[in-house]
Amino acid sequence: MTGLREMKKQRTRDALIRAAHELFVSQGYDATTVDQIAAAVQVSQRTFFRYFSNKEEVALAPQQLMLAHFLDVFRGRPSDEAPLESLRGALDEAWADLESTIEAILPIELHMRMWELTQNTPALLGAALLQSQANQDLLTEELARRCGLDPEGDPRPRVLVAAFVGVTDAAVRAWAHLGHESSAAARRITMSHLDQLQPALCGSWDCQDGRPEDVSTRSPC
Amino acid sequence: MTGLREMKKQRTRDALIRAAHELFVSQGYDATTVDQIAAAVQVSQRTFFRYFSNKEEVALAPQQLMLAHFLDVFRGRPSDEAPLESLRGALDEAWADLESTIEAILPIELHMRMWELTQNTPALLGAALLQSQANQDLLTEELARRCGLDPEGDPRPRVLVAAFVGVTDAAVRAWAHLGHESSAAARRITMSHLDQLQPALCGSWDCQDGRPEDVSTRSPC
DNA sequence: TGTCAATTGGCAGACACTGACATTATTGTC
DNA sequence: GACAATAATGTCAGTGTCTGCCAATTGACA
Repeated sequence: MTGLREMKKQRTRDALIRAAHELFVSQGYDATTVDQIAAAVQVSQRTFFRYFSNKEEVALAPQQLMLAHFLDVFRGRPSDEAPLESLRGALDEAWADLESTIEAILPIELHMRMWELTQNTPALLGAALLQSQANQDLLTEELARRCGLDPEGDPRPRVLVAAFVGVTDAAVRAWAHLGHESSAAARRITMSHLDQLQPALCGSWDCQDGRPEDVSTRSPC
Repeated sequence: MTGLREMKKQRTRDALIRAAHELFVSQGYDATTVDQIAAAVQVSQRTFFRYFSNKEEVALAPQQLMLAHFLDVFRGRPSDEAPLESLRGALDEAWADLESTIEAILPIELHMRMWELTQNTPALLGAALLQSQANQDLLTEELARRCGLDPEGDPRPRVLVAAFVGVTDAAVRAWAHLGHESSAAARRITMSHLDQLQPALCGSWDCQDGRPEDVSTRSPC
């Protein structure tokens, strides 16, 4: 399957992603037209839409790669691990593989700038949330399978994954809000937010050490 | 400010929402054009876009109303209440006011059908998630204010709200996935999901009674 | 009644996206 | 190496969303 045809397709796809990202980051997402992206790769507009079903897809392609990788890593986690620990661990592993996963297509620097832009561009953020939600469904299914629960009937895997994804998404938004921060900062912020999940829900907010307390004895704020 | 001009504007806006919803529900969202909606109210397309900045906005107008009402109710909650309890309680109150909030513009029946359609229409779901996230930011700010915390620096309000919103969104998706259920069912499913939040994160999945246990002693799945 | 300001309609145009068909390039085969 | 089968691409026309611009209409208020 390494014929000339496949290689050319792969090269065109990569070139489109690359050109699109450079244009998006330098001019903004809305200000960049599909015609510009196609022209930069010397390809017709019609061909662009054969590779990507819409303008958002080319912008979120690297994110899609990350999500797929994260899901793979999660599947490889030991099944005797606590669910939340598996999710957190898988995310940490995926972050560690960030460079090798992304650098094959784009410079990390460009990817992070694009990610920040995504969080500040409504059209893109909406699409990203949609993508994140599709991933959420897959995660829920996998978690339920792992624990031998019914993903449709039992709400608990769905609830846990929803909380997990909600918090990681919020962490990324908080990161982007700071502006021009590194990927290391993104990782650190995401992980520290996750570490607040159990204490915030199960413990008092007076203690910051992450040790959960009995809910019935907690103070209000 | 109850001049004839204001009344006419209000009536046009309501008529547009009503006509749009009926068309969306009967033909589908994508299959309905803005021209059709405008024609149904005997108004030009240009006028439609003066009332709603895009096609999604008219579809999500009732949702926007609900979110605003929920935020209002949350602000009215006693400040000595535990944060998660305030969120849960405010949501329950907002659900109770559903009819009086919505019926002024639309039949509840139509609203619920539209809501279900929203969850199954990617373009709409993306916009809805965006809307939900904007609301999430406001909630976080309000919660931080209430507890005297810094909404930028302290991640805990953000984390708690993210988990809360993530779970309610997931609950709605689970509801819509069942198909043609009542609003009472939506309320019940949402609340039961919220009740799983603390146990799912802090307790073992072997007990379903909602009583959190010490994390260190829980069993894996 | 007449002026002022807000609302609306109509029009042209940019841009995202799609279907149909002709053209070109690659592959496997003789 | 020529040749048919197949896949990728280009071109073109068209639909639908959304915007800027200007003229016409309508309500507010003296």
